[in-house]
Amino acid sequence: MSQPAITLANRVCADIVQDIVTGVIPQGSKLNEPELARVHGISRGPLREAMSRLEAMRLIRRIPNVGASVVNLSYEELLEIYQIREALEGLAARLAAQHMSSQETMALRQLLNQHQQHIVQTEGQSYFQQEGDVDFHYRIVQGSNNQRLINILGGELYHLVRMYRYQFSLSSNRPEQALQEHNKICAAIEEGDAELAEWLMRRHISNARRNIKQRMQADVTPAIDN
Amino acid sequence: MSQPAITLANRVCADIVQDIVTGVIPQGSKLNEPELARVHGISRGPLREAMSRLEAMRLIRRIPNVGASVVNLSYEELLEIYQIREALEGLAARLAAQHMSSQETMALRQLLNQHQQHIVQTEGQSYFQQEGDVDFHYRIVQGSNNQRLINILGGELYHLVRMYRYQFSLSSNRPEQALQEHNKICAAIEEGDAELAEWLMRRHISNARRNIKQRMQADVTPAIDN
DNA sequence: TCTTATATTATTGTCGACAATAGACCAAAG
DNA sequence: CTTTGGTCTATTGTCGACAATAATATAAGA
Repeated sequence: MSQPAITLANRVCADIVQDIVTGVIPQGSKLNEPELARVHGISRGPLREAMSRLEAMRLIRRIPNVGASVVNLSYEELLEIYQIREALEGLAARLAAQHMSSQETMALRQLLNQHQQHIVQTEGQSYFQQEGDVDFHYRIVQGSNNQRLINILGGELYHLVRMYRYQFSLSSNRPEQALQEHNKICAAIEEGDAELAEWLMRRHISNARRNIKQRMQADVTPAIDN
Repeated sequence: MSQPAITLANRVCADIVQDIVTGVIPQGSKLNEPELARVHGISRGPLREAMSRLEAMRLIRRIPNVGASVVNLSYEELLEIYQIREALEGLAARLAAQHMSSQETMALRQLLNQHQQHIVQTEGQSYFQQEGDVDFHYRIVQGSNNQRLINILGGELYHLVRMYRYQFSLSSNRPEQALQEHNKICAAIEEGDAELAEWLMRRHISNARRNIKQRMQADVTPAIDN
């Protein structure tokens, strides 16, 4: 059994994604190909391939004969992303309610219980710092059983949301309420109530979006609720 | 005034997209890099860059150390795409109703009038063969004013839908009805009724999806209605 | 001093060659 | 005859060098 044949471009791409998301490579900064290649110990060939993927993820922008720069995050674009998430994750919740197995729903419920404990332990300080598998939204998307939906949400949108969380220090200012919303969504999925699951998820993300908008207008670091 | 600096990878990418969409390069066929490069008169470097973009568009699949193949279209994936389109184009219609200028709505109305004439002339034979700018859905997406939505629908989903139209010979079996639905959506946008525009668009695409599903189960070439 | 044209330099785009991997082919053993 | 093992070839991954473009610096003219 061979492992998934990791290529240089693959590895370096993942590394750079991490650096961009966490701000090691700052927003708007220009990417110098020879230097980046040297730093990662590869040649420009695979590096350019990695950069193509970064471009597909919308983490960098390329201009022919000029170069590539890390995207500049703005609240306007964040709101755009949340509009799309509302539509797509609503769909994902509906499909998850139809397709998720009892095993998967049990694991989801267990995840929320862990979140509950975490809130109690930290007294509501740091909910929603998790990523990847442990993320509530991520699991629901995975449970949608729509591969293309998984690709869109897990590919180009997921890393951008991560990037906003890191660099704008987005964290929930109402963890208990957010967790309650998660619980309701989970319950709807457990009961197989697709319509309700979609509606709850849409409202959940819409709430987060309004929250961001308000704080944006107040010129304060906004909170994120999911 | 210099033109947008077209690069070799850019040009060849567009060429290959066209070949894949129209079936010149058949589904599932493997892409041989040296041969493709020779055919297009470039080296493997820019070719691989072009292939990265094709992969981002989901027109080809790549396996490390094995190679790239054109995707195999299936009705299941087509239905997946329509689920996503229902959600995203519904959103696009809502936003278009909020943001499109009177100039844009007038152009949209004019487009539908042209379609009407075309149906009369061809006696309903060949509506919905247009592409790009002349496409009703395309314009609404453009009018959404959400750049990321435009990228998703216009990037990875648009070409796939084109591909299905070509290769499955998808064309409407009810052009008049589809045009009526387009007219209603256009009217809602003209009136700025965002909720209605979204609802109509979702129903429109949902109808098309049901149509495909029925014909799929009947094991007949399905029709497409948008 | 400001503007404009020119030259220089740094960076990207492109190419051909080499290395590494996977699949095909063939042979030998059971 | 089937299966297993190895070899061989075709294809992909990677690299370094060259060409072309854009940004910068410089110098000349108004």
